[in-house]
Amino acid sequence: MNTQKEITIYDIAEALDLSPATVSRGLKDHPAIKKDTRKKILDKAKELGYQQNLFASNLRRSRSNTIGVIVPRLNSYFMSAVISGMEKVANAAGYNLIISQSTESKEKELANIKTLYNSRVDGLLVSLAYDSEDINHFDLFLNKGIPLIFFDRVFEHPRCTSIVIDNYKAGYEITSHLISQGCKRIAHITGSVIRNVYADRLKGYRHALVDNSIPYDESFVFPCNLSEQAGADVTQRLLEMPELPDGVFAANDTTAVSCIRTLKQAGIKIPEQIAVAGFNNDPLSKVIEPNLTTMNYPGQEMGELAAATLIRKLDNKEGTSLNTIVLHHNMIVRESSLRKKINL
Amino acid sequence: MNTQKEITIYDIAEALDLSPATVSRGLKDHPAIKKDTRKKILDKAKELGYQQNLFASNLRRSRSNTIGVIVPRLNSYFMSAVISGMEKVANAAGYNLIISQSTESKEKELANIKTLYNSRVDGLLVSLAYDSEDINHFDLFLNKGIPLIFFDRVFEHPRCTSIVIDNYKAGYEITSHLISQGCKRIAHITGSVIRNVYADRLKGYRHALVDNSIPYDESFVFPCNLSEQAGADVTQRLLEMPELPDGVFAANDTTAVSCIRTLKQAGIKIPEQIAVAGFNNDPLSKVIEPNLTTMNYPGQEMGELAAATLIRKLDNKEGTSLNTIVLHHNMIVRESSLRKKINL
DNA sequence: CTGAAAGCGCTAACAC
DNA sequence: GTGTTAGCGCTTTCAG
Repeated sequence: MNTQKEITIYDIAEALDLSPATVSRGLKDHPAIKKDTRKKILDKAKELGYQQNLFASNLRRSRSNTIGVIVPRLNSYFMSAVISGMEKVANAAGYNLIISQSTESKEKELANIKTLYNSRVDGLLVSLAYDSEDINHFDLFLNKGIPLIFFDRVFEHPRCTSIVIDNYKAGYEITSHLISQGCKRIAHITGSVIRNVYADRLKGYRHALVDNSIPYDESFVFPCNLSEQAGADVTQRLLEMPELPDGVFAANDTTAVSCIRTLKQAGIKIPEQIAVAGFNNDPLSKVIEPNLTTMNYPGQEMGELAAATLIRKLDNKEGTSLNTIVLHHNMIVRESSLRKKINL
Repeated sequence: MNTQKEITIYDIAEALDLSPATVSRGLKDHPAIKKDTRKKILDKAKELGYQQNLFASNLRRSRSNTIGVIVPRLNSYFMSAVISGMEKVANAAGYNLIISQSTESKEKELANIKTLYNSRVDGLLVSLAYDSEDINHFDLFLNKGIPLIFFDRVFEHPRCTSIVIDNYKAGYEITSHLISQGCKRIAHITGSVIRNVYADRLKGYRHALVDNSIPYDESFVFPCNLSEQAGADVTQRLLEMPELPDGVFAANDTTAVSCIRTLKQAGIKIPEQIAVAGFNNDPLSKVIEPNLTTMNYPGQEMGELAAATLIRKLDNKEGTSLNTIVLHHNMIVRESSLRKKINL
């Protein structure tokens, strides 16, 4: 099948009676090439249907123009927005993206790291798996000084930039909001507190309680895997509590929505009996009834920024200066938590 | 930064007093290598921290072990499920995925094609952009005999395999269902009828009407870009019709959900006044009230199958035999279309 | 079963 | 401004 012969810079050189070196330079806007020569080269290249062989180029330059991405899971709205943002920026800058999923497991994460290392990616964009307590498995990259940028689920490391929102503040705000709506017994559905995102939201929740003279009670905190099913299960446990909570702050919208549905089935009035707030501003949040109060969280932007930051590093446009970039967030108050009816 | 020296097969060869050729063979289970020698090679490789240089290998073999993926948009639930499936299969088979988005534009699609061609992907997995009426822009690949597989939004071509569901049948079924619920004036919200998926669903809709002695009326068909906004806009036009329709079949869940919300705001009872059905089984469909009748459509499976089919072709495990693979689909009837209350 | 050697296509000193 | 040349690291005939 592979019939048509590959055109190389040698073919162009020969056709134009030039050296391959000149052709190579002409093809990439090298300053020391006559305008006129370059035009000839470009024209001939197009005429012959020349396509650069990136392997040869990469081999020679030991650089791949490829960025590796490792995410826990691909199939969430948030993550696809992130990837979409990355792709946009990377593509515009002439980089390719190689994407892999850790499926929330540290082992798979390590396997992904190895594959991406073999692919000689120029840099790595990572959101950590559920159970990665440290980042020793990234040593392969760190030891070689290959830039590593964490986003969302990050890990503090002197050599890595992190891109996050202020999860502490966001957790604090959303809990304070529930309190302002009269909630006093607020349950918190969370993920693995190994992960910064959940640990910080939990801390925000806790401090908001304390600052409002509500004692923090660990039995109101429900760690789970944040799936739809887990949301339903946790809610079932809430319903079995001797005294019902009057508010729920869930660390993502999936569980918040699942919680609302379960509560409704049990005949609980929302927000009157239990006010509910989520996190992520997933499209689901506008569809569930009552509409879900949630934290808006710019996925696309986070992806764009992560890619742009990495590319800037790769192009050496900056040193190892910045270490943490914090994106803005904003609470979206909707009916699920609004007891004191103001205007919507 | 890039300090640590790269270990190559030469280093291993030297350390073991072997030739690079033998090391190369040992590393990839070549049959003509003594078990014992291979073990020594593998051990030494591990000891030295050897990592294959894929560029050199790819350059030499003119093969990349990389699959290119072009999708209209990354940020939908369906598409991320597809990608997730592809990644799983590709990764297991030792392939990488390079993913790019056409953002529904033929021009960007062409740019993606060129990039992926330069990256020397071994094959291509494509779901076509909104406005690609032909696939001449894929000639680069077709002429070279590089396998090209379409999924979901496909184009009939003798050299390409397509992976689809039976959109005609699905459209027929869902329309018939609406009719069985007593609908007689059914509007259809659709996308660009250039695309097989929408054209086929439309044809199914049409034939279902005719087969039930309901005349097909073009003014009941509303092409749009299937966004949330478009769903609301179309619904507004429905509401302005001199006589309201009594059923809506939307070609995706996003518009169906948006339609329901708009109708509810206008005080229309669903399904009593207007029954609504969507397409995709998006997570939204279970959350909207009333729950949305929709067509289940296996994204993850489609992705897995597309990748598996391509890889089988690449490994030459089969000729150019199969041309179209049709995946099963199944209608999920929920309250949004259920007038004759049976059991749910 | 192993080795020698050529070359995949490109880039970047270094020359002129 | 342009040319010469030496590899980047690997695979694969061909020989033995």
